[in-house]
Amino acid sequence: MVTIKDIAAILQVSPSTVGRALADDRRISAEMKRKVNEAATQVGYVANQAARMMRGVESNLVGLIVPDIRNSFYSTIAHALSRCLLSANYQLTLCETDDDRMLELRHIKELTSVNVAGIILVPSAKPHPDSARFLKMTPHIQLLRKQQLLGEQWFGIDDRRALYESTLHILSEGHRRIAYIGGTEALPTGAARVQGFREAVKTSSHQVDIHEELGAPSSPEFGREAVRRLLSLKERPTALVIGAVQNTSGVIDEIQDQALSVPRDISVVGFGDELGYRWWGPGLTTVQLPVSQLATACGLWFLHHLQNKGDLDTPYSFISPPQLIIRGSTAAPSNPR
Amino acid sequence: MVTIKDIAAILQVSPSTVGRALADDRRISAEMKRKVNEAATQVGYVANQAARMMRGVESNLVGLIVPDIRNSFYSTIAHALSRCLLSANYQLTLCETDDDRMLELRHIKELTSVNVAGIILVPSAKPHPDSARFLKMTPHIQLLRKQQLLGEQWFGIDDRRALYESTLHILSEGHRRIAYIGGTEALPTGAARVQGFREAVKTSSHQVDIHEELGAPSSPEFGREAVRRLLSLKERPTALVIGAVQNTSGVIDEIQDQALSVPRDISVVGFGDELGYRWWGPGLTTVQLPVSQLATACGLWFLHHLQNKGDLDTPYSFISPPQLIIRGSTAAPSNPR
DNA sequence: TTGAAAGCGCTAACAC
DNA sequence: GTGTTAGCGCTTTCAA
Repeated sequence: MVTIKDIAAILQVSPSTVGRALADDRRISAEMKRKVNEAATQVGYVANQAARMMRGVESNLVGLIVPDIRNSFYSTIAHALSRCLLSANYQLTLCETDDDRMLELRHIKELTSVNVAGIILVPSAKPHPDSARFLKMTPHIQLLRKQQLLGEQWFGIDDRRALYESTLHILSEGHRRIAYIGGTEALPTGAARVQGFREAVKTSSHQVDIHEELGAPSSPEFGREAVRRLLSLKERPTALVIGAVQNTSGVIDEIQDQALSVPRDISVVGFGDELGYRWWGPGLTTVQLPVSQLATACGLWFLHHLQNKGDLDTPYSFISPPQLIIRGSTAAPSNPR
Repeated sequence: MVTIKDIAAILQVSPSTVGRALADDRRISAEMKRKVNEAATQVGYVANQAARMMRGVESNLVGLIVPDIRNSFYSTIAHALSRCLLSANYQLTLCETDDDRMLELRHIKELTSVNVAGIILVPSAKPHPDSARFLKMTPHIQLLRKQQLLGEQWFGIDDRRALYESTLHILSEGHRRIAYIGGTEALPTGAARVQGFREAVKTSSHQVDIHEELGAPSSPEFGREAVRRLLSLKERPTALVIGAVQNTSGVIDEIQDQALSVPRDISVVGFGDELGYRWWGPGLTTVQLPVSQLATACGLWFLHHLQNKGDLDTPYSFISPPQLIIRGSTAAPSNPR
C-alpha cells in the first residue's frame, strides 16, 4: 500500500506537505502541488479512508436497506439514489432484509460499525427495538414504509389515495362485486391501502359487495391462491383490485391460466408498474407509483442534511401522489346486477 | 461514540482487557467476558471498523460494479451475491457505471480507497487502463463480461451458445430470412453472440438471408428502430433473433405497435427472461440465462479465495450454459420461399 | 490473567 | 510555505 509517507520520501518533503498538497490546501505552492499530484498518480496512491475517518472526517458511505433488490421498486430506488449520491461523491452500501427484523438489526449494526454517513431504509414490518436504538446514532430517513419507532422523517407514497383511486375507477365502471387482494394490515402501507379501498367503496351510493384477501407476506403465490378462492365463490366478483406489487404477477398469471377473458369476465387493476404489465392481455390498468422521483427527492434531501449537519429528527413527511394508468384490463361488467 | 475505553472506565479495567474480551480471547476469564459483553450491550457499543482496519484487519466490504441495477440481470446478481456474502458476514457496496469507463474507474478508485476486501465487476465496454492498475491492488473477479485487461478470472455465460441455440431453433422451424438484433461487437458478449448467430446460420444446408442490426449501446429505442428498418425492407425477414436484453422490450413493443401477428407474420426469439415475457402475445420464446446460479457460484468462489488468501490471478473461467424457453412466439413461417 | 505502550495512515494545531 | 507532532480507536506485542 502506498502512503503519503512514501510520496514524501520520494519528493524529500514532509508527510504533512504531501497531505496538504493532496487536499489542495491554499498554503501550498502550485509548484509543489503539481509535483505531489504527479508523484501520487505515478505510484498509484489511493487515500486510506479508514485513516481519514479516524481523524473525524466523515465517511462517504450511505447505507441503503431494502427488503429485496430484485423487486423493481427497490432497484429503481437504488438506482436513483446511487445517481444522486454519486454527484456528491457518496457511495451506496446495499443491504437486503428479506423483511426479517433480525437481519435488519444486523445490517443496521454493521452499517453503524463502518461509520456510514447515514442510512436510508425501507423498514421491515415490525422492527426490533434495538434497531431504533442504533439508528439514533446515525442520520437516517425512511422510505416508502414508515415506522414511528424508527424515526420521524419519511419519504413515501400516498398509499391510501392509490387504492382509493383505483377502486373509484372500478366503481365508476359500474362494478358492484369487488375483491381486494393486498398485504397485511400490520404493515403501515398495507393498512393504508385497504383503508383507501374501503373508503372508496363507502362513497358509492349503490350497495357494493366486497371481499378482502389480505396476505402476509405478499407473494405471487398468495395472489394466485386468492384468485382461486375468489373464483370458487357462488357470486364471483366482477372486478379485482390489487394492493401489493408482489401479488400482482401471481394474480394475473392465475387469471391467464384459468383462461378468463379480461375485461369481459373480470376487470383487474394492478399495483405498481412493471415492464411487462402493458403486455399482459389487453394491457393491465394499474396505479403507477413515482418511485424514481421519490427516491431522488429523498436522496437530495438527505444529502442536503448530511452536508449541512441539518437535523433529521424533526418530524417531516414527504408524500408523493400515485397515478392511475388506464389500459385495457378494466371495463364495465358484462352482466351487472 | 462509545469506545472500548469507555467500557474499560466503567469496569475499571484496562482497554486491552476489554478489547480481548470482545475478541473472545482465550486468556480472558469467562467472568470478565460476561461483564464486558454485558456492559457493551448496555451502553450500545459498536466496534469502529475504521480503527480495526488501520490495524490491518481486513474490511468486510465487497464492491459490486454493474452497469445499471434496474436491469434484472444485475439486480438478480446483486441479490444472489448479497445473500451469499451475508452468510460470511460481508457487506455489499453497490456501484453503477452506466457503461461509462470513467465512472467505472472512479468507482474502482473509491472502492480501493475504502479498502474493500474485494471487487466483483461486470466491466464496461472498453475499460480505462488505470482501472486495471487499481484492480491489481485488490482481489477481484469479473462477471458476465470478460475483459482480458482487467484480469484472468471470470464467471460468465456461454453467449455464443445462447445465440447458436436460439438461431438453430428458428432455422429448424423453417425460416430462411432471419434478422439479428443485438449489441456491438466491441463488447465481448456482443461479439460472442453474433458469432453464435452466424455459426448457426452456416450449419444450414439451405440458403439463408440474414440481416444484422448491431447497436451501441443496446436500448429499447435501438430495438424499436431496428424493427422499423427491418420491416421497411422489400423482403421482410420472417424471423427475428434478439441478442441483447436491453433491446428486447423495444423490439416487442414495436411489433405490438405495428399490429403484427406473432408468430404468423413474424417469429421472435428474445434474450434473457424478464417477468413479463410470458405475458407478451403468445408468450415470448427466449434464451434464459442462469444468472442467479452464476452469481451464487461466483460469490462462493470469491469468498473461498478471500478467506483462504487463495490467489485470484491464475486464469480461470466458469462458463454456464443458457437454456432455450420455447413459448408461442416462434413457429414455421406462413409463406416460406 | 491482566496492564502498558506502540503504532496503523492520516489530519490539524502549532511551530518556524 | 513547510516541518513537527499529537492523536483518532483499535490490536498486539511485551511485561508483569
